Amino acid sequence: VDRPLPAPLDYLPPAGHVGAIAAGSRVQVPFGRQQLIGMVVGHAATSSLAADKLKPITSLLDTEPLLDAGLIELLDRAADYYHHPLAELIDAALPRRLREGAPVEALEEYLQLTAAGVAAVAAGEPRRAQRQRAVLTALHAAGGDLPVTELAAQGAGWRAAATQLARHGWLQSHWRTLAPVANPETAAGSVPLAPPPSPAQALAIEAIDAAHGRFDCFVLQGLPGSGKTEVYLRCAAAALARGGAVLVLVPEIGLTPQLVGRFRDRLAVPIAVLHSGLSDAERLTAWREARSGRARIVIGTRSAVFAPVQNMQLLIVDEEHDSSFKQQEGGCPYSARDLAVWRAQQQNAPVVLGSATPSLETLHNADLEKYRLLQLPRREDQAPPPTLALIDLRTQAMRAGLSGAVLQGIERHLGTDGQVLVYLNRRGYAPTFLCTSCGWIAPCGQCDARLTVHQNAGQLRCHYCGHEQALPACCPRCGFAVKPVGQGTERVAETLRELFPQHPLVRLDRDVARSGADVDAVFQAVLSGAARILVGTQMLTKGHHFPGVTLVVVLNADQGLFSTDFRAAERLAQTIVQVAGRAGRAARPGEVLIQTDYPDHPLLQQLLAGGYAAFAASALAEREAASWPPFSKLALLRASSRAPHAALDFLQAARTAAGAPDAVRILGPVAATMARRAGRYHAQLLLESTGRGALHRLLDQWRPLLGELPGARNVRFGLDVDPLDTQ
DNA sequence: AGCACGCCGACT
DNA sequence: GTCGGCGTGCTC
Repeated sequence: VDRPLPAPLDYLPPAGHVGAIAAGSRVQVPFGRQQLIGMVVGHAATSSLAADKLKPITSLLDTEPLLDAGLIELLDRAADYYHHPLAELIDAALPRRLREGAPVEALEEYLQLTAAGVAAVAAGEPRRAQRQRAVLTALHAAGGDLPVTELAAQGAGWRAAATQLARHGWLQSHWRTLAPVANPETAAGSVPLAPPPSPAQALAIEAIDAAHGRFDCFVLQGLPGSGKTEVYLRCAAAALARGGAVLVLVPEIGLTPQLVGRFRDRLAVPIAVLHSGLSDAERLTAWREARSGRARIVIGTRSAVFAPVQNMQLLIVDEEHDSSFKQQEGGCPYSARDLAVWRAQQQNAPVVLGSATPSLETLHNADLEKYRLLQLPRREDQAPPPTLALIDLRTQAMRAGLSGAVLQGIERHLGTDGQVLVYLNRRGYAPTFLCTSCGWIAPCGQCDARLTVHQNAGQLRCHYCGHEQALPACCPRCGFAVKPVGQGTERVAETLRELFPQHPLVRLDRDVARSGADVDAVFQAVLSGAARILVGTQMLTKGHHFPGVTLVVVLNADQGLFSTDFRAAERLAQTIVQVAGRAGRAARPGEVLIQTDYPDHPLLQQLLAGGYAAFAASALAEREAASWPPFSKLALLRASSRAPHAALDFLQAARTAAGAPDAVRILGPVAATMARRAGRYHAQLLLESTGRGALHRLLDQWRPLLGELPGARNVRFGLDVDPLDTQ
């Protein structure tokens, strides 16, 4: 049942039921004094509960299971690995409507000719009503039975005609599932108007395709513009041609609308799209299309890894390094990328992990030859790699966060018909609002954060809890003048508009681009050349390649250089390579300027000298020396509380309960980096082990104790296995 | 998560 | 003597 219980409950079969109910079927069960919808996840010959405590299932909702045995097994394995209740994973796997009891297959209204109706047609009835006669004739021609969706072709008014006919007793309406598509193979695998693959693409396609029918994991590494999508499309076409279906996972649909577009344009099969922006009804429809086998390609975000794709023969994880495959608001924090590999294993299908900047975990697996690395160099007809240069901020005159060298570069590129992309990982106008007299800095009342100035909106906003307030005209403490300090995208855009008024500028961040359509409009403005300058946050680093962009500016590389988070360097390197990769075409390679106070920093030097590969090699060596993932396994117990110390106290008790385990180090508890967020105090306890086995043995016996600890009721806590963020 | 039970303080 | 606050425990 969908309740936060540690384990599934035992029920007896429904009264009078013969045989076992298939796992994956929904049932209605008594639960306390309520009736809930639950799911059968397995069968037991015995129960730890006394026989008189067992209640029978009230009723069975499905004649066929919703989730096949493979998916149940995947969910079970994930629940085990992440130490979360199975119910939470089923929750993630099923559209809400299904959890609430909606039928597995959509019911369609059919109109059916009655015997009297057949006689009426034979007698030439109705003589005068044209509309009624048309409906009756259409029904008769179709053998007396048609879904109303097809009657709608009779034009407006068919419903009124049908109502009249039903009143005569000539037809009746009934609801049932739509007849399956007669020939789902039609047009599968067509690849029209495709450029011939490059030799590297051809090798990759051949390798992936040769793995059909068995599990193999490929890492497809190639910069933006190297043609990863072309490899996906051709491998997908081959899988379709064999009658199979393809599951494609993407970080965020909103940021990659053109990927869906390319699949639609190139592969003439129904495609279902699953992402967080869908309504409950749309999500249910997409899920049904996958399950019925009607959709041959399913493209979706994180939870689509559980989509009930029929006869899946290929999995693709695009931008596999992206953290949105892991982050999780509520429920179980699972890695959709890692589960995709499990799912491929189970399906005996190849899986492709694509990225210009693969995660160190994935590269390590390639080093171990668990995964096979396929590299796509840039195609010869496309841009050579951009040249990277560091701008030493210590020697530069600055104007609103832009150095003289950068401004000159922008001017030079705009003057020669180039486009300029400016990346800054900070939205809003300025990150700080400061009193020029007493030094007061606008704080968030609910968080340990400063409020960000949003000049256009005339507001101060907290980027952690969402608090908003009007921009004060003077210091609330001393009454003196206040001013914004520092730069956000809004201010950088304003400055560049002032400096280059003749060159149209567009901005891309969460404040200006709320929907996928907004993002697309910005991309189109840049691609069409209407916009000459693009200023934005990491939304820029995802999605499109901009051949017209000749200069990329990274305004502040430094916050990733000295972070306490061991993954900060990896993220920074990925961001720089991804944003740099947006630029350039064959005739005019891109130039990348990175502003920094630390031009001698080894990370930046490595990136400059040897690119991402050099960075990754040395970062992996560092991780090994420090025994961080992928050379060790982590689990993080997070807790938060209203009272300042309750979370820390709880974690201390949790640490004590763990004792002194073998081969697992326990670090903490410590307050989180931004301890107070939205009025709650956050803290965490880190578990680290060189072996997966030792860590999971500890978690197995430790996790069930947590709920019983003193104070457990006053804190919210959650276990994160393989955390991305240890801050 | 719900929803009960149960034990204390504020009213008729 | 009763209403209702939320702390605690249970749901097969």
